[in-house]
Amino acid sequence: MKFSSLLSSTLREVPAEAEIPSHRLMLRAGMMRKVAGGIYTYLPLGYRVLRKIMEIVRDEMDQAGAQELMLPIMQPAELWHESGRWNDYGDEMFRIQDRHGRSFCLGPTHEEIITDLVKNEVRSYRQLPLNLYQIQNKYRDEIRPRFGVMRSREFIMKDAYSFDRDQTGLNETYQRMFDAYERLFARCGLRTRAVLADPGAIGGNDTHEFMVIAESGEAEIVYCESCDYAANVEKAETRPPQLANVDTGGVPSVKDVATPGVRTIGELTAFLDASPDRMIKTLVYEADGEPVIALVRGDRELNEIKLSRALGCTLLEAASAEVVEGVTGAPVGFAGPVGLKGVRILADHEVPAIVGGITGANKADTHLVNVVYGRDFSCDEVLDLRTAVAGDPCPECGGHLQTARGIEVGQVFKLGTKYSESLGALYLDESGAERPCVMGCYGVGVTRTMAAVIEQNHDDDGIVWPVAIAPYHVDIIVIDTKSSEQMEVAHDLYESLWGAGVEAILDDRAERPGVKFKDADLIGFPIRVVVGPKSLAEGKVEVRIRATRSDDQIPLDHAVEHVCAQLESA
RNA sequence: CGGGCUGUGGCGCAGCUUGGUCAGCGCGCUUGACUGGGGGUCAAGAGGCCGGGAGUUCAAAUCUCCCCAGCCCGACCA
Repeated sequence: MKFSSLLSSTLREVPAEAEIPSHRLMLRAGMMRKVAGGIYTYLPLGYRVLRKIMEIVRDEMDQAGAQELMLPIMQPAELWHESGRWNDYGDEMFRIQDRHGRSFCLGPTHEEIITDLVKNEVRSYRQLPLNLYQIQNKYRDEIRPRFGVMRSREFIMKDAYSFDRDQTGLNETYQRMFDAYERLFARCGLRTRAVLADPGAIGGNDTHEFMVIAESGEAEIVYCESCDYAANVEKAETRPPQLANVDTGGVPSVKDVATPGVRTIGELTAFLDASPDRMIKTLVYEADGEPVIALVRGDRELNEIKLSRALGCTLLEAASAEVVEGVTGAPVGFAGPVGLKGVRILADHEVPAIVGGITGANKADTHLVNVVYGRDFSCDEVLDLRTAVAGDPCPECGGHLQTARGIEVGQVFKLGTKYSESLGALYLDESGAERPCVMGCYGVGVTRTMAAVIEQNHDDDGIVWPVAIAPYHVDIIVIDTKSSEQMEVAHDLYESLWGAGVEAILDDRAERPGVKFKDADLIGFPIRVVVGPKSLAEGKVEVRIRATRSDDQIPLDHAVEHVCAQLESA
C-alpha cells in the first residue's frame, strides 16, 4: 500500500466531542469518522485493525470448538414475544415495522434467534454439545452514546452460544470459553482481569466480565489485595458485621428532634453534629409499581441491583414524591422505619449494628434519635444491600478490597435453561426423555476491544499498536521523494518485506519529513523504516521501534531480516 | 427523560452582550516558488443558504419563538 493513495487524513486538531484518548486518537489517526451519535464509519486503517481482532477471535473460537455461522440482524418480534423480552428489553431495542405493519427489531443480541435455530435443528443428545458463534453488528439504542466507539449504538460483537446436555457439560464449555477469552485478549495486546458480575437482564447465574483496567472505564470494580476475588461493584458482596459485639442495652428510649428543613444526610450530619454512620438512610422505591423501603447506613450507598435481585422485580425506580408522602405520611426527607406499616422493609445487614440510630420520624421537620433495631422497628428482611467500597473486607478471605475502573471488553454467562425452556430448545436424552438444552453465552465487544487497546497503548504522540493488530507492521518513510535513489531503495525494501510476510506501507507522499514522522507516530505503526540521504550514504536505513523509540542504523541487505526479528520479539 | 451548554467553510474557533465595513482567524485543501531528518516559508486561490423554520425590524450570524443535531452531568448497558 502506498500512503499517497490511502484514504486516511490525520487531524492536527482534536475534534471537540472527543473526551478520552482512544476516541481522540481514532479520529485524529484517521481510523474512523462519526456519521451520527454512536454511529461510525471505519476507514481503511481502522478496519484493518478490526479485521485482525476478528481473526484472532475466530482463531480462538475455532480452537475452543465453536462453529461460526451468521444470524440475521433483523429479527421478527414473535420470537421476542415467546421469550418475553419484547417487553422486558425496553427502549434500548431498535424496533422497526415492515410495509405490512409487522414488527421486527435490529438485533441487540441473538439468544432468541439461535435458540430457535437449535430448537429446529437439534433432536438428539448425540448432536450435543454445540457451540455456535458469529461476528456481526449489534444495535442498541443507548440512552447516551459516548466515548466514541466505547458506547455506541451500532457496534461489532462476537457472540457465541453454547448448548450442552447438562450443567456439567455447560461448566466445561464455560471454562473452555473463559480460557479462550484470556488468550484472545492477551493476543490483542490487552491486559484484562476477569471479574464476577451481575447477570442483569440477560438472565442466568454465573457470569464473569473481562475488564481492561483504565481510568476511562465506565465500570467500577473491586478486587482483593490478598486473594483472587474480583467483582463488578454491581455484584461485589459485603461481609455482615459482627452482631455479637453490638450492645444496645444502654440506649435510652427514642426521642423526637426538631430538624426544620433538614432533609439530606449531609445536612443532618451538620445539624446534629453526628457522624453519618449513625444514621439510618431510608429510601423509598417502587418495584414493579409496588412501594418498598430500603435501609442502609447513612454513609453507605444502596446498591440498586442487589435490591432488585432481592425483590425479584424487573423495574426498580426511586419513588416519586407523591408515593413517598403516601407511604410515610411526611414530605421527602423525613422517612424512617419506626412505626411504618403496610410496606415491605428491607435493611442492609449493617443496619441492626447501628447503636442509637438517627432517622426520619415520618413527620415534617422531625427526626428520631436513639433508634435501635429490634426494639423500635423491625424489617421483613436483613441482607446485603449496600455497594462495596475500597477498604471493605474481602468476602472470600477477609483481606483488603481495592477499587479500580474498568472497560468491559467481554463477558461469559451461564444461562441455564431460561431460553431453551421458553423457546422450546429440547432434545431427547439416552433414555428417550425430553430435556432442555443447558445454555451459555459469550460476548466480545470487537470495536470496544479496539478502543480499549488504544486506552492501554498510547503516548503523547499517538497510538502504539501491538504488532498483532497493527494496521500495518512497518511504515517505510522516504525522506525526499524526488530522489530516485531513495525511491528505488524504498520500493525494493517494500517488495522484500511483503515477500517476507511483513505488511508494509510506503509513505511516498511529497510531504516534508516532519509530517511523515508525526503521522507515523500518530497512527502507531510498530516499526518505522526511514530511507534518507544520511543513512543511505553509508548503505544503511534507519529502523525505529514505536514502543521504545529506539533507533538503529541497519545495513540495507540486513534490513528485512532485522525488521522480521524485531516484529518477532515484540 | 431531567439538569447545564453548544451549533459560523473539512477541523479548531472569534464575532452575538450593544442589530448596520460582519462573512473573519488559525489549521487543513489547490497551484506555484523556495525548501527538505520532527506538522517549514512566501505568494496566489478554492471553499460558507452563520443547524432548520417562523417572526420582530428599513436592516438579523446577532433579538424572539418553535424544531433539529451534538456535547457534558445524572438514571440504563457490551
